[in-house]
Amino acid sequence: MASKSEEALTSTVVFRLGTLGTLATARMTEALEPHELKPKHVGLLSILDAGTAASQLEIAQLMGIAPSFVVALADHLAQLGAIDRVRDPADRRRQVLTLTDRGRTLFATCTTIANDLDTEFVAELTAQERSGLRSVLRKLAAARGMPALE
Amino acid sequence: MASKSEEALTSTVVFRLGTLGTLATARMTEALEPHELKPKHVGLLSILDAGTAASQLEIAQLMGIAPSFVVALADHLAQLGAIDRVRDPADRRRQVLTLTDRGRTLFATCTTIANDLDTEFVAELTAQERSGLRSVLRKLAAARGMPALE
DNA sequence: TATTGTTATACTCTATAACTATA
DNA sequence: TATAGTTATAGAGTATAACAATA
Repeated sequence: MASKSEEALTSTVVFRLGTLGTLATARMTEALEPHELKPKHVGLLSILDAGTAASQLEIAQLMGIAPSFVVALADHLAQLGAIDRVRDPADRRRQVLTLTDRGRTLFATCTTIANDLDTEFVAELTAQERSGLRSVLRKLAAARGMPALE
Repeated sequence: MASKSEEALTSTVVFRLGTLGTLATARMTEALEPHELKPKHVGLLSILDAGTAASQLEIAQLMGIAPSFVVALADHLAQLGAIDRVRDPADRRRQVLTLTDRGRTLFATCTTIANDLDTEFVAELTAQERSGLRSVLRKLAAARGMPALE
């Protein structure tokens, strides 16, 4: 019989992604606070920036969250002046969300924040390990229908 | 001036770890449900298994959670018969938590569950990418004082 | 007086269900 | 009657604060 080697629990990818992900999100949450944003707002902004989805329902599906939660996220972003909500003329039930100039600026700020956090977060990795990690994470994200982007 | 290239927001490690981590935790949560465990219970079990900490306060610090939350997690694990709580004779304020046989069995089950999830989660990666990913994640975890273990 | 654990309480995040408007 | 979005409500997860026991 083939010896199927088992990883230690803490060495599994799902466990490590879980714990490191919690940490990463906590760091993001802190760093975003001055801008009155939470990580999920950034996720929504990134979808609008990528143009992957525009209606609230599509966004909910892409983000894996409830449509009612998208309402709350969009309410907040609209209040910050980061997005516009326009009824789709072809189907007036749909709200089409688009980034405003302010939203694009805010998104750029978030990008800088994330890059700054990254610098510290991956500090102990070699340049090779870093780019390898990014490419593997991109592959995993893409395999799960997450906007892979660049 | 040096041209500091910026990653797209969604390509940063902190962002990807956040989103993939949420997904990984959701999978773990589902898979653990039949065993009446949540991911945090597993985190606590893994610390006891590793012997990194035993008192509730040490555990709280290691896991980055509130001591009162450790109480709730330990209550549940004790109720399942997975751990023993013994007052430290040297300092009767401290509760020393130890795995029972039942706890070790349960932990082994969790290890299998995590490995099974991993198989699917990293399915689209090459063997090289997988081991590279595990080693890099271990490095990141170790740099943050998380029990790196094996 | 300081520390460990516990209890009581409250807050954040997010989902479900009921509802409105449009199709 | 079905669908997009909204509102009202509720639950899970977790922290803070007050407290008890021991040091």
